[in-house]
Amino acid sequence: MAARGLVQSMATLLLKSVRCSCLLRLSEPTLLNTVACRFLSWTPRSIKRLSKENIGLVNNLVNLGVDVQSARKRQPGVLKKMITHEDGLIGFLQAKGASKDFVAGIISRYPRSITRTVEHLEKKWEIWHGILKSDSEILKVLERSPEAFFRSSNNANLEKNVTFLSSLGLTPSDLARLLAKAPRTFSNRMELNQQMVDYLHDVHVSLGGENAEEFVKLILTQNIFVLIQSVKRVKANIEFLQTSLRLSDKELLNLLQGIGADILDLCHEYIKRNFRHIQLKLLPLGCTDDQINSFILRYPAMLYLSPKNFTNKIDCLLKTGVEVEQILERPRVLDVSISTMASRIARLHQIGYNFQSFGVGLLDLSKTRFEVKFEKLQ
DNA sequence: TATACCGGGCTCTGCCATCCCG
DNA sequence: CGGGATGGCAGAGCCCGGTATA
Repeated sequence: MAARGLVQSMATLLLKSVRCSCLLRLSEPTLLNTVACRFLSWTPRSIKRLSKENIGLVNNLVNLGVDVQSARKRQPGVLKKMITHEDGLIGFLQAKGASKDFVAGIISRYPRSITRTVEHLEKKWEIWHGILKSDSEILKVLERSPEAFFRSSNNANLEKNVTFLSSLGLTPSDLARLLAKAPRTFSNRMELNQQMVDYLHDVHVSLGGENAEEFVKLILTQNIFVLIQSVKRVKANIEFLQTSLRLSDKELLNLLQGIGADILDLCHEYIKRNFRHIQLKLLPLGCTDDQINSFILRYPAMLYLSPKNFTNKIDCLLKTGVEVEQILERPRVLDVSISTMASRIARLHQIGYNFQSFGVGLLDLSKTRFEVKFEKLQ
């Protein structure tokens, strides 16, 4: 990588001297080609590609501390552009409190950011600021997800999204949460967001609900990632929940506007796989289909657990002497991390706690409640 | 007073595919 | 044909405490 940068620098130096002295009549690409062939045995193809890059731009980026290699890998076309605005971008973001390294990182991760004009950035920032209120919060999002901020050049669409989401009854703080945690929502085309809203609306109506607006708002606030999923995925998940758990329309509706919303954004294959895995794990332990279904229904977030994690937790409990029935009765015990579960079990063992007689209720208490309880038991 | 029940708070990107336009 | 804009995908949990209830 350093070698390539070196070649580029050397080529630039040579070009400068060529321009000054006019001793050579080589074209820039040819000269670069020559330099590259001399110092590194590159293929003609890579030289051809490189020769199309804007050397001045590439050098500028190198000087700015941008990881050009990764930028090239991500969006090679940007490096070939004749007009870019990296200096404007730097000035703009630094004025907002970003460091030089921060901006270099942004460009390395999302090169197209340098194609945005300062006017565009100002407008977009203004709209974001209308939702997030402080520059530092916006910078935090940018750092996490440069793409979400820079991918679209369509500020009008961004404004349409704000209007649209507000019209659904989402409050300013709902919007702030959405923008902070699921910024892609706002770079989606408004029509795409509308499609999801329409779909959720239809689901509610077809399940016999009577307040679709409220339902949509509930889902979108309960699970802020729904709008960055495809309708296909959400639909598949909703249908899967109904058929696999054998729910009536009303039961499904209740599930969706409650704890079920949490898992709507899961990769569909993942839900299916985990569901099968839960059955595979519990059936041999003597559980019936109905028991398993109601177990999942009472704590659908278990579908979120990887098969390995699920198995580990169940095995950990069984090894401790807990009966399967005790687990079925208290699905929320799977809520605790495996490490918390194991360390609590160990501590309780030390003081002679009998899980079979007293149950697993202690395992999923909050930390403070657990400590209080533990003190008393001691 | 202890436990059960329940809802809420945190929390999502970076890559690839496809379409469309100049 | 290349590149910008956009859509879609895989991947993966834990903790807390208010309030009802026994």
